[in-house]
Amino acid sequence: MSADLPIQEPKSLHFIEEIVEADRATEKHGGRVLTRFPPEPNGYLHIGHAKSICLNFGLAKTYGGATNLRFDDTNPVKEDVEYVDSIREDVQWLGFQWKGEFYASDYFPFMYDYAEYLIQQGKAYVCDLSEAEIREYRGNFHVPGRPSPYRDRSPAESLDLFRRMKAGEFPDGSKVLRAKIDMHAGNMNLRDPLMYRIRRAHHHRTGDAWCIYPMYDYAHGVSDAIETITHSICTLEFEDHRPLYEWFLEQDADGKFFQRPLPRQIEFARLNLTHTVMSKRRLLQLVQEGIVSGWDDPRMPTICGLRRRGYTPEAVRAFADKVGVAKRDMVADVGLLEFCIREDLEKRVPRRMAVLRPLKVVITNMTEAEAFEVEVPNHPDDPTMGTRRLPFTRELFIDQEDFREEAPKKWFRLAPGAEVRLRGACLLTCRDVIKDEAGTVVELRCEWDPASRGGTAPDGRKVKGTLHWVSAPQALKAEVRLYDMLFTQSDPMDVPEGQDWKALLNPASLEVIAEARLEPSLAGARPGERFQFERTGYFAVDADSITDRLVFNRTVGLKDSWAKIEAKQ
RNA sequence: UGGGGAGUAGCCAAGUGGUAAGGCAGCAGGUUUUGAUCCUGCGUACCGAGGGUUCGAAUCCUUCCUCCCCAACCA
Repeated sequence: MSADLPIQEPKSLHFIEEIVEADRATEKHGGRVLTRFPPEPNGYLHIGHAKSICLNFGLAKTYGGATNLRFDDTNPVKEDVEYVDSIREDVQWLGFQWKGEFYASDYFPFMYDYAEYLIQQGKAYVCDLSEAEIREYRGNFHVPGRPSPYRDRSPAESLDLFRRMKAGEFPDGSKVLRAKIDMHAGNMNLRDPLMYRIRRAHHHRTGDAWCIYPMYDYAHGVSDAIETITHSICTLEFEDHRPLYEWFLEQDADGKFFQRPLPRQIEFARLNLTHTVMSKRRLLQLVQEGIVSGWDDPRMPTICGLRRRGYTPEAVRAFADKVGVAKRDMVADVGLLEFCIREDLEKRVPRRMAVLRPLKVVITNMTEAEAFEVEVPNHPDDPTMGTRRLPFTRELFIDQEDFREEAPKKWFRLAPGAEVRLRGACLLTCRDVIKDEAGTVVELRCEWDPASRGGTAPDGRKVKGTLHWVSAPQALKAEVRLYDMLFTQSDPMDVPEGQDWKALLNPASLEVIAEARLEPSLAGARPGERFQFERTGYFAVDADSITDRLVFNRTVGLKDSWAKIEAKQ
């Protein structure tokens, strides 16, 4: 054993892993692990879902199990096929492959049969109370519920009514099927919860075959049990639904319907992220009011938004891993997400030079005939990524941010009389500043040191600043979209009294640069390709790109310690 | 005057009676043809508060406080 092997600390298990390991140790489920990801097809997946996806699929992967994708489509008025494709695509993009693809609606016949069984056992009854009456009878936190007058209807009568509900004999909302549990329960979920409602709505899969639809609490556990899910993982708000989850399954006393042992529901804290919103309602509002360009706007915390922004699935998975799994309400810092994408892109993405806000530089002591090519590495620490050749001519562009007429303290960049290095090319000194009538700097007259080709001076003189640049004649023009946080405030829901949450939107969440200048090697970059623009950030080619007109999205900027230094001065 | 959860550094999060892991952020240095990366070092966390048990408690008991979820024919 070599002594310099890194000592791997065993990664501590989170509480769900501990449960799974304990179950495997006792051979519950024969050591089997089968999880499920159960989205309702009524919206796009976001980073919070990504955490759940990574948890469910990750658990299956580490314990040699599998995960089912199950669309929870029990409410036809809210769900649509439009979403199932996007959900599939997002899960796959994250790098996961499900075992079975199911729909809760696949189980409608089974659920119906089990419901009849529960009626026959005296565990469920048809209730004729109106919606308002049901609410009234249910009581509240301080007042116990009262039994529905239909609670003691005979099983035979309920059965007949339930069959006629299914047959479409009754109007929507006129009757429901209820579980007979406990109208005095402190847990409101147990006060004879609804199992079925009448709803004449076209279902995206079953069409008009049904006019009664099961409720979540009934359908979910039954679906899990049918699929012989071992661990049914959901978020904290379902904690007090767990007794109901268990109740429905345990009523199968003879074991005629479900395989044992039954699945176990486990709850964990959902992901929240600073500087963004995650609720479906809020996200929808951003889209509908045109605050963002769509569900895949790169500012959105949706999976498709992150993808378009240039995030990698590896980075999203690393993030999900780093935020952990626990039961405490949590808000992850968006900075951690940014750390994860930088960490991934830093090692895998080639470097390029791009000037976002061009400032023309003319090298006065160079003729056009003296133009040459430089060879620069595609990655400073990874020679296997190769090199590329760039033209260097007497007319260049550098970034406006890299020149100051009055250099502040510790300024390593260009200023009158100052010398900098042009990355991979040469050393350059600023001699003159040309301004327009308004006094804005429009051009720099500089001199290069012909002996410094490649970027090092033969006399060994030190030059601290290195700038990125592009040769003007060959430069490509491109649109660059600079994205930033959607909200200025860490918690956008913490709105001051009487103010609209939208007042907290970051007005600078998108800045479009219409004419950035890129090095010519970027010609032909394909949508989805990612690069680091040196000293600027990581960028991905957007699908809006057309021939001769590339569009780049800034995924995330590089860390900028100069900005910090200057802020402190 | 109900039920269910949770409280460990700015944000996450280990820890399961033996004297507080780790990551992000931050700070200070070093390396560097990206002020990037990389490397090094840095945190009296009085473990929500008070009592108690114990030789010893973040971990056990107890009282209290705070925060979150629940009264859709939503999921």
